[in-house]
Amino acid sequence: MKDAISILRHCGIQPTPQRIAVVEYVLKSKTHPSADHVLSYARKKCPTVSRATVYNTLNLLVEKGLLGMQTIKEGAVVFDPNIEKHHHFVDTDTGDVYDIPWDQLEVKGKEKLKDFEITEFQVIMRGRRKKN
Amino acid sequence: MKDAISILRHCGIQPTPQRIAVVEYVLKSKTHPSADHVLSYARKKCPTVSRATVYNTLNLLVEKGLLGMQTIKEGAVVFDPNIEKHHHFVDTDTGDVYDIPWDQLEVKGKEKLKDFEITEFQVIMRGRRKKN
DNA sequence: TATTTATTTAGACAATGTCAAGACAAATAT
DNA sequence: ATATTTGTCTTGACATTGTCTAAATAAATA
Repeated sequence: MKDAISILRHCGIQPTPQRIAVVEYVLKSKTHPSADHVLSYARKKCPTVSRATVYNTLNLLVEKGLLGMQTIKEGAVVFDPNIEKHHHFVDTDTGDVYDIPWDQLEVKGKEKLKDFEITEFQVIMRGRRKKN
Repeated sequence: MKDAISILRHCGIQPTPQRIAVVEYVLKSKTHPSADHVLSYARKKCPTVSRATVYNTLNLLVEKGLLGMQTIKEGAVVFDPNIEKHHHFVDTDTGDVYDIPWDQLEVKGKEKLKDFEITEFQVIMRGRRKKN
C-alpha cells in the first residue's frame, strides 16, 4: 500500500499529522473499526487528536472513495478499507465482520424489480464463524 | 391481524395500555419505524408513555419473535412488522425502506463459504425507487 | 513580516439507547 | 377489607455516537 502522505496528496487533502495517523490506521486495518476505534488508535500516534478531526477525516476519506462505510451493526457505523465490491458476514457471537469476495455469491432476479433503480447491493449474512 | 390484546396475551405479556399502544402502531405499520417514531405515535394514544417503556416493549416483541429489527440505516435501528424472511431496498433519496419478497431473489454460492455457519442472510439494495 | 486560508481543538449540543430507583397498579393471600 | 408480594411504569441519570461552532493554531501566500 502507498504511504499515507501520498494517498492524501493524491486526493488533494493536505497531509497533517492528525490525518496521517487516521489514514495509517484505518486504511490498513484488517478489521472493520468504528470511529471510536480509529480515535483510540490515532491518539497513540498523535495524543492530542480530537474527535472532530477524526470524524472529519473519516468523512473526507469516504467522500473521496478511499474508504467504505457500512451500517451493518447496531450502535455505530463501521469503516472498511476494502473498497472493492464485496459482501459481508457478521459473527453474532463476537461482532466481528468478515468480507466475502464479490464473486463467491451470485444474486439472481434483480431484473424483476421493475420499481427500483438499484445503484448498489450486497448480501449480508449473520451467524458464527467456524473455528478450525 | 389479531388485536393487540390477544397478541400480547398469547406470548404471556400482560396487556397494559402502554404496551397496547406500542403494539397497535408497530405491528400494523406499513413503514419501518424507528423507536422514536413509535414513541411519538404511542403518545397519541397514551400521552404519558415513557421512552423506557417503548424501548422495553419493542425489545420484548423482538425477543418473542413478533417484530423484526434491522440495522440498515445510520443513526437508529428500524423495526419491521414483517417477520417473514425478505430482502430490503433502501431509497437513498428519501430514506424509505421497502420489503422485497424472499422469492424474488436467489442467492447462489453460500455453500462455498466453508468457514461460516450462516443462520440468516438477506440482500440489501440501495438506490432510487422509480416513480410511476 | 503581514495577511489570508486551512486545520485543529474543545466544548456544546442533539439523538439513540440503557439503567436504576422510586411510584404506581394489580393480583394474591391473610 | 387489608396487607403483601409481584409486576409495570416513569423519571431522570448516564454513556455513546455524531455534528457543529467558535476560538486557537498552523500553514501558505503575498
